[in-house]
Amino acid sequence: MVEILKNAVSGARELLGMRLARNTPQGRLVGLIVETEAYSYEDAASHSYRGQTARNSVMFGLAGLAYVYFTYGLHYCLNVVTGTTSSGEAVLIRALEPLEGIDIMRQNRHLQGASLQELTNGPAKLCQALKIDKTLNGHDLTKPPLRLIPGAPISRKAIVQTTRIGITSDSHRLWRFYIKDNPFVSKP
DNA sequence: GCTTTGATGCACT
DNA sequence: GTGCATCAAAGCG
Repeated sequence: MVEILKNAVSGARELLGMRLARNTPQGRLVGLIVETEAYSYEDAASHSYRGQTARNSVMFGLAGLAYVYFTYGLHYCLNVVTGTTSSGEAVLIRALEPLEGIDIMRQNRHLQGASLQELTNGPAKLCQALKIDKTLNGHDLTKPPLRLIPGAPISRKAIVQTTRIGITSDSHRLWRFYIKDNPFVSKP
């Protein structure tokens, strides 16, 4: 697990096709990772760019930890920390394909009649669907209640590499990856 | 202390 | 496609 997370850009590619499993009192929730973005300390768009602070300190910790942050006053986003200790790298999970516990995801999102893709096709949406919040910041993703499970690797041909979404600085970097033709990607 | 601004999502035109 | 909700950190003085 930690071996494939030794840097953010290759880690973002490797995380595609892995599953994210979340245990809740209501039941087990599983999603397939279909879209990711890489962030690193040398990247002006990254939280770690200006050094370690109280908020981003998990990014400077061990690879394989969860970095969960709160933004826009109402949203949470989930990252997987990569790199060696104190390198300040992480991969943002931007979209999932729901596999198990879909009814529970609907309840968590308060969208009873919504289409499957609306549940998890955005970084804040998937956190709401899987009940991920600040209490999971710093959590070890090899252990319950939130675990990464390696799956079949995605062939390089089926991965699209492009620019990241919603950032203003360093927007030239092609650090966003998603599975080609997957309907659960937030934006083609 | 006070101001600015988001790695966003949703309702609305 | 455009505007807004809503607040914690960062950045500055």
